[in-house]
Amino acid sequence: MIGQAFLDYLTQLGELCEEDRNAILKVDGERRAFRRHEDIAKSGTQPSFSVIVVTGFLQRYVSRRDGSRQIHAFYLPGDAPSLESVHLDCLDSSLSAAAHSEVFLIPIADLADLMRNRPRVQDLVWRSSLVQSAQYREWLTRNSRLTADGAMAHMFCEIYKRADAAGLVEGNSCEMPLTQEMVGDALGLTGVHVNRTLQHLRETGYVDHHRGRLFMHDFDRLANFADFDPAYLRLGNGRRSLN
Amino acid sequence: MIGQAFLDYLTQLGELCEEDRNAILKVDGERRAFRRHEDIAKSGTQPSFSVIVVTGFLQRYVSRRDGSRQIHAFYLPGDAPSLESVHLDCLDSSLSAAAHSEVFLIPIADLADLMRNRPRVQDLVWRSSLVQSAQYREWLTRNSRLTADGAMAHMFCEIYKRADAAGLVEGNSCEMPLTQEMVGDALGLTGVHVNRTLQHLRETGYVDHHRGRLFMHDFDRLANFADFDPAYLRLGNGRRSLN
DNA sequence: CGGACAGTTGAACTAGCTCAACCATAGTGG
DNA sequence: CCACTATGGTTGAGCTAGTTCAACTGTCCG
Repeated sequence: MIGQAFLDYLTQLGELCEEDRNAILKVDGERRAFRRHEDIAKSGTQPSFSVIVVTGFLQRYVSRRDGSRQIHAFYLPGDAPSLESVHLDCLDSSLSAAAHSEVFLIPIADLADLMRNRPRVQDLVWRSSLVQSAQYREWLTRNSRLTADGAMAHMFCEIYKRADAAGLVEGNSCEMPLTQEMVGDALGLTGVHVNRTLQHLRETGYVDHHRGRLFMHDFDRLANFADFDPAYLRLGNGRRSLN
Repeated sequence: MIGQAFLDYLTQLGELCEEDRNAILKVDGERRAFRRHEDIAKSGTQPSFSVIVVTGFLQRYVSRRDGSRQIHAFYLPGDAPSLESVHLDCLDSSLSAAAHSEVFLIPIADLADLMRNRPRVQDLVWRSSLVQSAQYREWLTRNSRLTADGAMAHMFCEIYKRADAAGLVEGNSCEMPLTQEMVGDALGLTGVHVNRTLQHLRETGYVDHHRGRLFMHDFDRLANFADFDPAYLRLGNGRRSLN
């Protein structure tokens, strides 16, 4: 169950041989539910497990002294947000449930063993953290260069594309259980301004978001409006073939 | 020469055994100079070498369709900006010389061999890309949440701290050969506004920047003003001890 | 001496913020 | 079943940080 989820995640990053797959399938851990706003791993602590999202929606964020928050990333079912903690002594951001979520927890030590014994697995885990890096860069340009409606459209495009790749789109909509406040925390905007900007996007007819769902009516036009190019998500599995 | 530079870089990320060190010292490559604004690796291409900065100042950036630029990172002498390209088929950002710079170029294939034969080296290279990731996150919050003077102060603190750790500070100043326009490209601000903001910071007496140098008159107060905490730079070599 | 480039200044403009109120919905306890 | 409360969405009005555009200055370099 847990091994399968991990295998699915790694498979979309690159090929694996029979032995690798078998070793991955043996990975086990705990299944746990987290309530909305509950922390899964706290900033400043050293996590003892790695995470795979089963259902729900996670977020990585920091809280600033003045009370403001910055969300750095969202994680959908199937994502493995904290594989890289194998290598760091403590987190500088927190991982929490943006909505009620179920996750698999894999002991870090097991993961470290697996990566030591199966170098190919380590390669793919590394690659996943490079993809995450590219997403941070994209968020940096998005929040720094785009105007509110552009940035919001860009974020909608990203979430929709990722949900689609994970098979989570039904019809033309997907889960996006975020409040307008949380959208603001990701985009660097005020809740109030998110509200007005969303109304503006609604008027175009390209997208909508209500009751925790994202409705995509015209992806192409929205993507064009937001200058969104999905290449950075590396969903097409574009990687370097070395060996 | 080149091997030594690479060894120095890796050593600040973690310990290495005798054999690792010897293998690293054997690494060789080419020394090359790049003029201001010259690209070292272009977005969209697959690089065939990795880079170590010898002198000068590099930047990673993207150019947007509307002509605006976003700088994602700066690299000082001693830094190794593009080790991670071993794992990606093409770059989604460009690396260029912000000022006249000299760099070592190491063939990617050699680097891949080294990492395959010496897993500990791979660990440290991976760790370096995780530190880079943390810097992207910090830039994201900085550009999204701080006001212009705070963001600029934060950036000055980062550059000064890193220069200091690399032994590049003389007296109370270090090289920072950027135009105000380029500072704006990093912070998401207009050149004009950078100018006015810099004047404001000058008035506090904490910092100054002119003729390509950064003068730090009161780091503590500036850091406090910018809410700057150097932990994310991991200069103190804080890492997870697994093995 | 002239040209290019970086820094500086001013004035008008606008995107996004702040604050404060109000509305809609869903869950809770009586 | 309904009042009560909490939470999230919506609206308005005034404000401010940062932009835009255009001019001007200083400095370096050929």
